[in-house]
Amino acid sequence: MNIYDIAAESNTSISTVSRVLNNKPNVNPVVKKRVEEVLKKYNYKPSAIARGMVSKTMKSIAILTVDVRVSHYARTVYTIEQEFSKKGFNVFVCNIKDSKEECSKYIKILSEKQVDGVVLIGSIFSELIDTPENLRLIHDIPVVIANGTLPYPNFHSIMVDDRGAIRLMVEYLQKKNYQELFYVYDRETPSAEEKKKGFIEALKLSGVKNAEERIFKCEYGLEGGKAVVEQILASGVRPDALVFGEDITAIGAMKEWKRRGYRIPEDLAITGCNNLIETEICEPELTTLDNKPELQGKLCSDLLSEILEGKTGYGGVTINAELVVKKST
Amino acid sequence: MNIYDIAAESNTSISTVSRVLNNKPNVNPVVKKRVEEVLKKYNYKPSAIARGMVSKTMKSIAILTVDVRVSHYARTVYTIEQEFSKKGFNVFVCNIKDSKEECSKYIKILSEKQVDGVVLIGSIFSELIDTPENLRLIHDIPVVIANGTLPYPNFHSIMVDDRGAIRLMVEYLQKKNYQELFYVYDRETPSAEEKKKGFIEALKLSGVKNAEERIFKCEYGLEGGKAVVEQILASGVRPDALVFGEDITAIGAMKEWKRRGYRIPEDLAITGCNNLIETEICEPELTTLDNKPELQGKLCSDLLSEILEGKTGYGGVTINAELVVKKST
DNA sequence: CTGTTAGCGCCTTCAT
DNA sequence: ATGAAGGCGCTAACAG
Repeated sequence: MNIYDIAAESNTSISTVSRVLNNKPNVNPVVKKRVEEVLKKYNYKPSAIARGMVSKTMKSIAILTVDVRVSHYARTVYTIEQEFSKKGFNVFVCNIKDSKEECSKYIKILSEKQVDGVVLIGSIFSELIDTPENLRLIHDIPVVIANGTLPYPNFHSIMVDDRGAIRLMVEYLQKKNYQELFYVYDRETPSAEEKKKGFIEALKLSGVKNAEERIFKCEYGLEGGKAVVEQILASGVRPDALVFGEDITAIGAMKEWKRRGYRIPEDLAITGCNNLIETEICEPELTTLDNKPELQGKLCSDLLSEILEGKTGYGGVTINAELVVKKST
Repeated sequence: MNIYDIAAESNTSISTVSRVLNNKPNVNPVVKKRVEEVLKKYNYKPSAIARGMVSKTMKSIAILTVDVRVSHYARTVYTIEQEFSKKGFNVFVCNIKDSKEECSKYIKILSEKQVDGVVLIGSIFSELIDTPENLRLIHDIPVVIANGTLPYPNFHSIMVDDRGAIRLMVEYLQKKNYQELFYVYDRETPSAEEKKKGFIEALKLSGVKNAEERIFKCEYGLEGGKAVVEQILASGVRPDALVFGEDITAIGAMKEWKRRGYRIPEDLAITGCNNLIETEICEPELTTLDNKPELQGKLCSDLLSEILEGKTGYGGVTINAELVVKKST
């Protein structure tokens, strides 16, 4: 059932049908009504593909994320999807998993599908997507990166001040009189790198000399956090506060310290980052940083929307994380 | 840059260009090479929309879920997306949030975009989607429901035996000699209803008479779980085991019981459902049921794929949850 | 092996 | 207010 069939059945032309379909003016009310009845009778539904052929858009965008199962990515994805849904867009969600090949595969197919825009969630994408081939394929599609930057005309960013966030945390701990601060990171993303820098900066600012040495690396996750405890103890240092780059890893470590008889925060303070629900479940509840994934999503949506609407002069926004003090410090 | 431009530039016809584009036989290697060079030179990229116009498919599917931020939905979504990505499909993710209007809005636009298939994640969808209008719009699109059924020819199901899951839990608790079992539910979805039935059935089977009265209702979430404790105590009953329909709610309740001085599991056993990571973080770790969201996703993908490939005779599969005993029982 | 032609379903001038 | 005709970019059938 296409527009021709409807036109025939209504004794009119496809132009007129098209007009009533799109609520355009200059159509006789009587004819309009007749057409609408036929439309209903045959349960006509316009083909978005055919429309897309003419309009050059399917009203869809794509979100590329590392893994939507990660809570804060899911929260950002959710917000963006809801925002664009309001505007009549649908959202492709793509899980890239750190792989450059996957990323290129998706970019190719999405560019052929002519998505109206792309949102990259996760600082890692500033590395994953930066190949000549990818850039050529999407040079005419606006891209918004959440927490990353790339110097191409169609790329725009919403930044999160990860460095400042950790600095905030360090300053808070120092104010509470913790002296022996150490940092534990797991991932190697640009964002994680920024956090590490923030830690070092903050220590240096307060006169600590060997800041770069006060850093441990472990695997991501509960198990990674548990494992790093042994590593810390073996190294001989005696921290009174551990700053983690991720909540989950911090929680893993906390469990292990407790298992070994340490009291948190009396013997050792621990802090995380992301303000996951898990930080309210562990005991003691984890002091953490809220980097506002929903706000990230909202700002990414707004930015991309403005670009799509042809607006100009949107400036870079930076999100500042918020310190959330709970019971582990 | 379209296929005509490429043909002109390569001194051949669009048919030949189309042939090399699609790796079809019967094209002179010399010509093929020439065309490929032009393709590369102009960085040609075929229009999936135009192709879709002919083939009637954009190679995309849609997942409708209540809220992708909910961990087990995210896990199912992830699996489906990865499976379909392998086959060259892209996946629209739609957050419906319990709203019939939202659901209809999405169904309309997705049907116009001619998605190849739809996956409904969450038992609530057997209610949300069941309107004449929706059914008319997608009567020609295969639908797979995760954990729900609907008696329409294009609807297919992957079921989870929620009832059996809770029965399993009750039997386990009884075997451990818990006597005073009570059930706490929060949601009112068909799935939650099944769980409740499972609880009642199991109790009746073991000779408990007033099974239907051993049930409490609360709000979803940590706070809901905390709040129900007061309610239980006020009611005068004295449970020695509480079976919850959701992990998060169980964890909230556990925190509150502990706050009031109860020891878990010595004074009271508590169990959840979903095997979230949170069940490993709370203390004591929560005994729960694993209803295998990834497996759900895989089976939904397989089923939908088979339908799309025109296979027939796929039978209904049912997933049995697995008891995961931890420390709270 | 190659090229011509006719759609796919819709929107959009441009006449009338 | 209405209709005819062209075009969006591609595939497929058919003829050479």
